[in-house]
Amino acid sequence: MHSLSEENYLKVIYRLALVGKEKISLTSIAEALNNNPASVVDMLRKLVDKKLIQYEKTKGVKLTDKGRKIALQVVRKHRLWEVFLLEKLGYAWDEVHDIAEQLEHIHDLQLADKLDKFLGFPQYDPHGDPIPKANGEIAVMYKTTLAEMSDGKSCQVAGVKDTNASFLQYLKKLDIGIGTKIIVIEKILFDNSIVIMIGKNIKTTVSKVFAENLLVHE
Amino acid sequence: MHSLSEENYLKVIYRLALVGKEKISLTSIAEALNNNPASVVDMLRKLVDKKLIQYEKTKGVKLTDKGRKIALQVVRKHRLWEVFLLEKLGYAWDEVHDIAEQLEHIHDLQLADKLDKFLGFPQYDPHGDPIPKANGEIAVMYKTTLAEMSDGKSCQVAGVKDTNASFLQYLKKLDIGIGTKIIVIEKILFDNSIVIMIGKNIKTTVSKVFAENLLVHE
DNA sequence: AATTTTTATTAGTCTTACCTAATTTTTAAT
DNA sequence: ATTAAAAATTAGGTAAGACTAATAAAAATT
Repeated sequence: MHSLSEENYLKVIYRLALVGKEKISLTSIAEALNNNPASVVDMLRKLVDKKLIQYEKTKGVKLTDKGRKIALQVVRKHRLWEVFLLEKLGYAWDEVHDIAEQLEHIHDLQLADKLDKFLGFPQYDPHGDPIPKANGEIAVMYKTTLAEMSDGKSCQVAGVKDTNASFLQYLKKLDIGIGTKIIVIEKILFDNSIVIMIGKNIKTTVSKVFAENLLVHE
Repeated sequence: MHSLSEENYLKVIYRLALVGKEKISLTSIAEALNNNPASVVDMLRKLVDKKLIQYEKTKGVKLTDKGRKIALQVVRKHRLWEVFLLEKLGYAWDEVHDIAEQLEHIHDLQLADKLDKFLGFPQYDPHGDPIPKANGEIAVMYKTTLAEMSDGKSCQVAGVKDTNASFLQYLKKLDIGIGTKIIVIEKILFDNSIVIMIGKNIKTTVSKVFAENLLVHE
């Protein structure tokens, strides 16, 4: 079994590996975790001993297969719990993350799979990030913003970028949630606002700012 | 905020206070937690400092109002999560406890209430124990075993005493779960077996041993 | 009342996961 | 190639929460 701290390190290393092309430095991990670099040295050594990462000063940090597997399971649980909190318990988009940070460390062999099934095998979490499957597969993310969609295209809401309360309230009012289908009807050149069809019969116009903060996938 | 350890101490003290009429000794806490008495001394001192318990060597340990409140919230979360795991995720009766031991320590102000609502405000957990309400009220438990019910009486399944797999499987087969209504039709004097009506139309006979392990309330 | 047994406490360690401050190593810039 | 800056490491420390072994205090037994 792995401690909460170990899991958090693996998760951060996984995330950093996704984002940047460059090597993952000890310092970047320290920053991401808000920890002192000296603390990170200790933990990296421990993770190397446990064969969860590879680490060479000049080459940076890399997850081993074993380490990646654990990281992915933690990420999987995090995102599944986020869906649960949002869809089943009625939390707001911006509230789910902190609770999921705790829930992701609950240990039980069957938990993730049972939760996944209960939620209907969701593909994306409320922030539009793909949920790793039980076997560790994770969808490549073709997530863009509504603003980047071209005329006539149809897409599904995958999440939000901004979690500002007024934005979220506005979404609620428009009855837009995860999975909601949106068709881009027309882009207005003048101010970049977009005419969209929400679901099957609600036609409305949204601003550029709005469109830039709504994550979608085709 | 209180640490996981603190919460576990408060929970154990709460539980010990319910069961025994005698004073709660440091030793009994040590036993319940499988900790060394020396460790318990340290923690009790800490809890006294935080005004969560009262402690005098000769009088034993008592929760303060503040301490009881926290203990009850932990117990509430534990039992709600047990219901969730059983009813929503499909865990077996004997699997839910260990996972709930972890889940009960998830901190969020709204969590218990939202979970409670989602589950339809259940009264009892899968072990037949009453679930404390948001305000800390907890039902007095009139939980008995089916064996103690008299002829003609109607009751509801509150939980199980034994969590033996074959017993649980048998329950499943009979379609008996939490809240299932059972009417005691007749008690057979010869071997103390009981003829019951499960739900509205399934009439069957169960053994004395069976009846002694099924917790019910009227 | 004296003694034994049980209960509680102290003193000193250990592990985990952090920290600061000082130093070394590596990389980048002149 | 030197030097300055950034990154990594070492050494030593802290807090939480557990431990063992030894001792003191209370309760129970004879």
